[in-house]
Amino acid sequence: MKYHHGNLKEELILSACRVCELSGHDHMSLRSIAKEANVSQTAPYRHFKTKECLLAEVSKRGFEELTERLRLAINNKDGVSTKDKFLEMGLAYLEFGLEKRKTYDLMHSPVIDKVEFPELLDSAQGAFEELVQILKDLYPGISENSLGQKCIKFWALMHGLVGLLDMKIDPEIDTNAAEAMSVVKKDYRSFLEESLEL
Amino acid sequence: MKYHHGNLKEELILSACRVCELSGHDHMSLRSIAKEANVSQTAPYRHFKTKECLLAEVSKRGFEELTERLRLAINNKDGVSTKDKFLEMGLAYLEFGLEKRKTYDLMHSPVIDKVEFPELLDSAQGAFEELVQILKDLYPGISENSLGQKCIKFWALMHGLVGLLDMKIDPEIDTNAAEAMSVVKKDYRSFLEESLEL
DNA sequence: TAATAATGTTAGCAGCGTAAACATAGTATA
DNA sequence: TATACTATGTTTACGCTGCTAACATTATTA
Repeated sequence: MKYHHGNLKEELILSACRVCELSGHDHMSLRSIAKEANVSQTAPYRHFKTKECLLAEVSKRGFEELTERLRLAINNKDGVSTKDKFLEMGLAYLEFGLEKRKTYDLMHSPVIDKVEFPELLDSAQGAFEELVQILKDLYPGISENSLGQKCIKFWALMHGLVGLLDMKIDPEIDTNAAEAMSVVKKDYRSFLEESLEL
Repeated sequence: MKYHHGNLKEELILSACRVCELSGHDHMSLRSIAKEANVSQTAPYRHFKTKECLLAEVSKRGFEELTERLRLAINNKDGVSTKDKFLEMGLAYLEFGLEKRKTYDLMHSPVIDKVEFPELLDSAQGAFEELVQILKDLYPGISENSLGQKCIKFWALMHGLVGLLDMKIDPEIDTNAAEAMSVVKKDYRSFLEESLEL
């Protein structure tokens, strides 16, 4: 076994991403991740000042994947209307949030103080810019004010939906909520279409 | 100092609520709470099987306060239109989420597995019922399907907004997001009115 | 080739959640 | 009223955690 690993930083990040999505960021210890990489417990400290720094990296990768997914939903879609592309973007957001639920949680968790991680803010902004762009296409000549309102409305609705859709509601306990949920789940698309007033 | 405290359980809960809102649930240790109550580190275990149980209690109180606030926003408001009462309820939700940000975070955090705490689900349902009721008043004779959709839309939008409004966005870094935010912050009410299609 | 920087290890600290064994106080029953 | 029982407290201890300091090895550069 060689003393120097060669690619430890990247391996730690990937391992952290895996553990995060598997068990959630609150069940993730630096020590166990180090062990997984066959490296001493304190080796990660050569690459990350604190645990929070590693978590920030995981979060950043999350935002990067989200941005990528949003982009994929609208790029190279000749012949598809702007409205439909926008809807696809909404679906892509929901899919990411539900498929990578625990990572999504970390990305929106207060355990990482985003102000301390500018690159994290950058990648979060990347996702937001995708939204701004498609909305500009959808409403050419829209005022900055209206654009802002539409952005927030979309983003808030998507973010709220991820939280709600993932809730395991017991129909025995809460009939109203459970029914409401199943209505939405049955057809995200028409729900989005109506809610976003398209 | 007497051996038996007399009201330890309640005091621990109140102390936990305080610490949670002050420092966030991830900076909250059973030991420090016990110390604050002038009691040994393991005394809480006579009243809570695990730390999660105490957190669940804090979360429950949060939902109870939220329900109370939603109720207060619409009760005893003779002469106020149903639409306006609904708007007031939206504002009350936002205010709670922003004023009790860290408690709100705990209430929606995955650290508490709600399935394991039925009373917690009950109190969360209580808040939801307030919404269902006012929407029924606002749209008499509405179908269950439409009611469900409107509930989800409102709830998701509010929940998403709390998250977004609390973000500290640096205008230097993200002009678009910062502008969008300030538009909404300037007048929640008109934003809600438009977004909820009232 | 020698100095220096980068990246690994070992040992150890204080704080954490939690369990076990024990102590004391309040309550119910004989 | 004496005694058993239960509720609620304390002490001690275990293994895990994030993190620091001191040291070892390898890679880089002057």
